[in-house]
Amino acid sequence: MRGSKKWSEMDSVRDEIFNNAIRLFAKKGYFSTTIRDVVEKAGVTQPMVYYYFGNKEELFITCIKELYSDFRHKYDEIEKDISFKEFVEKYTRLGEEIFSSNPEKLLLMIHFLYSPEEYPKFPELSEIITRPLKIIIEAVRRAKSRGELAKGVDEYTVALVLFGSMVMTATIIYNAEYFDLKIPITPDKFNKTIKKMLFDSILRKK
Amino acid sequence: MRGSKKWSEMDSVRDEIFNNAIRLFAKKGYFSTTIRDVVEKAGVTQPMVYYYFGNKEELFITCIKELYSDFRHKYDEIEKDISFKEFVEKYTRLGEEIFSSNPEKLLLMIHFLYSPEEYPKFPELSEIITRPLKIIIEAVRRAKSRGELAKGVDEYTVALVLFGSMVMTATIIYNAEYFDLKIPITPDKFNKTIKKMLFDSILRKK
Amino acid sequence: MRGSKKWSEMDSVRDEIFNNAIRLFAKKGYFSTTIRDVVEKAGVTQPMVYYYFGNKEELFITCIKELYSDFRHKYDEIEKDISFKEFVEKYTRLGEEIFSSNPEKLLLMIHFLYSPEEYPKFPELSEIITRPLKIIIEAVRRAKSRGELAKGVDEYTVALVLFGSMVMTATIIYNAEYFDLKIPITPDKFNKTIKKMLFDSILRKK
Amino acid sequence: MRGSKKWSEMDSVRDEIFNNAIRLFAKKGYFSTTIRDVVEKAGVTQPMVYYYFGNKEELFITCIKELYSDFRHKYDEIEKDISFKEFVEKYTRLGEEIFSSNPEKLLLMIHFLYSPEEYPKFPELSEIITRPLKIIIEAVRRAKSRGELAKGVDEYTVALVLFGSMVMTATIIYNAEYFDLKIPITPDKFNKTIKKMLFDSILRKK
DNA sequence: AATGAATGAGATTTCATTCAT
DNA sequence: GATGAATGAAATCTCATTCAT
Repeated sequence: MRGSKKWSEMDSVRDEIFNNAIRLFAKKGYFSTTIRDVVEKAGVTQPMVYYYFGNKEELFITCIKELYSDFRHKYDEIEKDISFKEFVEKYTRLGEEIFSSNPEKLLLMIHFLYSPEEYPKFPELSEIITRPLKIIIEAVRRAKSRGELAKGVDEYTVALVLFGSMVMTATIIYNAEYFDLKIPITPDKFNKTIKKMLFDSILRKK
Repeated sequence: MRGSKKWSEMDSVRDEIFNNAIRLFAKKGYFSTTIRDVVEKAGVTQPMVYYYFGNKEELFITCIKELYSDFRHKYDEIEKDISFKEFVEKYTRLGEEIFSSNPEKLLLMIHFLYSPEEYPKFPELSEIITRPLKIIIEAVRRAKSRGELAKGVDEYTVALVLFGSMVMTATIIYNAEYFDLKIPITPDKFNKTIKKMLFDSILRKK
Repeated sequence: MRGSKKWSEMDSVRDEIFNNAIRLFAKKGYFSTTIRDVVEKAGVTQPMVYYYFGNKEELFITCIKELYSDFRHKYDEIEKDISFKEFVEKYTRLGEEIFSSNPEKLLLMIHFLYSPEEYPKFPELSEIITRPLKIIIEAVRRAKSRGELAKGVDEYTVALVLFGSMVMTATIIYNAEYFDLKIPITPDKFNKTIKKMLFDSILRKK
Repeated sequence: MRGSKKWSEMDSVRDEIFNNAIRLFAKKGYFSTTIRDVVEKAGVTQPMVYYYFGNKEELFITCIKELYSDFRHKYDEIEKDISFKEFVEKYTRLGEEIFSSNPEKLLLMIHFLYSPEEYPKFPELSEIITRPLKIIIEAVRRAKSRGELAKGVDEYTVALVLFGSMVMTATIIYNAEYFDLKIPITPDKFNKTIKKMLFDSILRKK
């Protein structure tokens, strides 16, 4: 066995590159992250990036794609036949889970969403970015057809409110120390309030 | 006439640089925007950037600061003694105005907010970035103290919901074609719905 | 005035790059000539190549094109209404002139001709390479129609014989020391003999 | 059958490397041919090149030497006591044979001859490259001493004419499509004419 | 005999920045 | 104010080569 780490501690070279790339891309963006940054953090040599990923652009795309398929899988597991209340419950809990276990993963997706032109283009981009929004939109639609919602509720706005406020909250928490912010918010607290706000405003009063 | 420019043409070099820099920083981020990009779009020569702005970092900082003072001025004009309903009314209308007249200005601030580490740091940064949020937080606080809000409403979450959903909506609209999105949302429509949602959920029922 | 050279000795940076590039491309080929080779010989810095020529490929293409237009001009000056004898006279003298004044120029064209796939492709390639051959072919044709040639003479073969043997001779002389060759041939001697051979074999006996 | 290859498959790895190396060196030159190019075409792995040939330079040298011994053998079979007419007959037919059966072999030698500095140097180089020329020179000399030639014929020029025009013709035919040339020449046609030209011009009239 | 993984050195290219005029 | 020319430093990427198995 090479090196001094135990097997269980030893990430493969590819994984080491992959994970550090995500972290750096999430923090500094695609362009200001250099291959040298990545390999230094990963403790590997430069050509390894090219060996495993082809080039910088493909490294980035691979990161996004793998994260995406991971996310997608989790979001797709939310059942379709649950009530809107339950949906929001699960949706927000899922976001909270992903964020606390690995904020970088979430932040990279967000970063990408907010500055698409900074990044390499690839065909599946649109699908990846709009997926979480579409999931909410569909859930609102189903709720509507089941008569759960108040009249005149626009599914797109609801989606933007839920998604946008989650994303903003994650960002603010993630960058809290950077901004020297003293906003006493936690994912947990946020989730409680957003749920209350949503339910109060859009569910049909019985 | 020789040797003398009209007023409207004066400082055109500086302005060209400034405006195109904002546009490019907003679209591609700080790092992937090169001085060459800027001067090409602006139709001036490279040393002019250094003559007027010192260097790339200062160019960026100057852009942010000037935008900020512009924004600040407008947001500061919102009166303190109005009802929360009126505040939201004015706040959202202001956002809509800025976005439609010059989306890049707004987008640059947003972009910066989401990836602070990608950009140069400077002392006033934190203040600038968190200002719009703080304005909402204070408005909620005042509303609370005036007894306008339902019990248990958390001012931070409300701020994040309002701000986050505005930001997300602006981003989605701005990047609509890029994402090939068919979400039929307009700032106007969004504003109507977010206001209704907010008021239904957080204002005290009389 | 910068540096210590007198004006008349001072080649511009662009010329310095250009001339040394030709020399090196001619000697070592496109691929094994590095930009560093060029700039070291030229006594300039690397970015200057990109400033004046864009990139390595364009540097090469520019070299070929400029040489070509130079050659073309000279070859086009050969009159059309002269006898075949005179044509060969002028054609060979021209080759001799170019070769002795600047063998690299000729050799680069030859090098290119012999290994087209090693080089960047560009549209005018075909025209450039085949031009000198076509000039001979046309001259043979004109001679034929004027009844100067013996029956059954194939213009393509004549062109290949004249052109091929000139090219080979130039190459052998240019690489003489490299190959440690003791072939006592000079352009002058070669020209005399090739002319005699051609005239003896293809001109119509009176 | 397991573990045992048929004879025809034995050494296939070495052969694959060897043959594809020749093809690529002939087409793209030494420098722009990469080991990866070779192993990809050959369908083997990189270390195999080092196992069988040591390194790139030795791979190239081995290619040249093996080709050379092949050529040498064939050219050495041309008898010394035949007439010059017969010599040219056999010499040109041999060139035609080699070219049609495996043009790359011929082209690699030619390519090398034209740009020696692009290739690795090795002791036997000079001998190898100048061999075919020397064979003609000697033949002309023998013809002279047998009184077959007209007066004043220079053996070097004759060698250069025969060799140079053969080489040029082979090159033009090989690269015809690349150059988009419409020169209707074939090895066969060329051989007929070059022989006629040579004999008409340098053989002693009886 | 064969391979996947790894590497040091070096190639091309770009970028922010400055100098001389 | 303005410019063409120039530069040092660094980024991306490739290549021949080797190691461990």
